[in-house]
Amino acid sequence: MQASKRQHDILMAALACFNDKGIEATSIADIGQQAGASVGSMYHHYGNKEGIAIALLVEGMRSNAEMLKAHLENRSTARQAIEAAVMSLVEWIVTNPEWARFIYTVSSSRLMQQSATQLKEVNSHNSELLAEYLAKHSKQLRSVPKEVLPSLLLGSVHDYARRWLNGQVLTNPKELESFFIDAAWQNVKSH
Amino acid sequence: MQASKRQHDILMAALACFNDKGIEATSIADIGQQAGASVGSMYHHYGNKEGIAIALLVEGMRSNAEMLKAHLENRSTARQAIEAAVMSLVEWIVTNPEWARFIYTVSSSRLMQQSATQLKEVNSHNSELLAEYLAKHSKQLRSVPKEVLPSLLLGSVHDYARRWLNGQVLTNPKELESFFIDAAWQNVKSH
DNA sequence: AGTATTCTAGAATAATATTCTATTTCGAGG
DNA sequence: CCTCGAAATAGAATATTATTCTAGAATACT
Repeated sequence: MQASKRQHDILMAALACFNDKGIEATSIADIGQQAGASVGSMYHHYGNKEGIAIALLVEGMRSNAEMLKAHLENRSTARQAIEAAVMSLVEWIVTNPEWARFIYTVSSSRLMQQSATQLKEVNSHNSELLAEYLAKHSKQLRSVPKEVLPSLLLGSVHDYARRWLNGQVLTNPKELESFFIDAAWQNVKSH
Repeated sequence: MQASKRQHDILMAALACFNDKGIEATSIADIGQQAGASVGSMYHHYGNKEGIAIALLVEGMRSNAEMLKAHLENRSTARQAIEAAVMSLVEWIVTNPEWARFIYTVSSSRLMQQSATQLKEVNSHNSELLAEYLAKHSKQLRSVPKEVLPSLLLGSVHDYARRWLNGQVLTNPKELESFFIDAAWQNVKSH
């Protein structure tokens, strides 16, 4: 299922509108106008407004996961893997701020739970990627329940990123990267 | 401005609906039905659907801030203050899961930025509360930029809580509290 | 009580999501 | 090149839902 230009235009227009006015406040007509697409066309491709949001979410998470995978290549130590994970996330957020904001906005909402096997696949794939990687280095790492690991590693970054994307703080996350790496490492290394 | 029973009923009905079906998918009629209130009444009190959401957000954050303030009383050391902050947050989340879920869902969205002086007040008040408290113990603490501090302290908890509230993880945050306290302390103590 | 103000109800309206029908475009076989 | 079926598009018709409006009921104040 290769996305056509039209589909791509629709998604990008939706992303812009959602970020600009909020998901609820953007109408199908808004998106169509910005994308140069008709109502019929949008419904043909995505079923409804929620379908557009889901497609956007899936694409975004996929892009994010790809970047993580790339960053993890050739990292031999646990410390390196953790640096890579943090840096990859920060990098992705600062280069795709609109997408990041959208994902943060929507991933809490009902969308996640109900729908899209797609979504859950991408999602669990994404989080397992790092977990597997770290499992190899378990000796250098403190044992923590599997479920908290991602939060201890990346929770600070996510929290800061949300606030940054909302305009509550102004310093670019990239500048604070070393703090996040430090924190992640402190939280999982064996001591 | 003391909230009447009717107002309270409307907010609680809205909270239940929002959590159940998502904000966008719940109609004003849904809320009215569940609250036993008429359309006119809801609009009289809150102006529109967004107004209801904002009122809910303000209330929730206020409740959360109150709990934090209570927990911070009589804590003399920095370590104690941090324990209190984490425990207070966890406590609030597990006793108000619907409210927490709603706040997490909505606080990313456009609602936050645009509107409500109220909101910004409660919000900044809340985050300054802890910052001031910690400033007293600056010697025991590592110096970190003001803007990241909250993320280093509570980012893990927030991240985990979001996932828990979404059903992505099952272990009650309370059981993992010690991990969060550890992490928070590691991240801010001087070393 | 009398009057003003707040509150409530529900009908009327407006905005918007979704569906439907008709055309157009596109690709695979002949 | 032609034709046929499927996919894609447009825009009108419909349905749903937010919001506004009007009138009446409760409440508070003097």
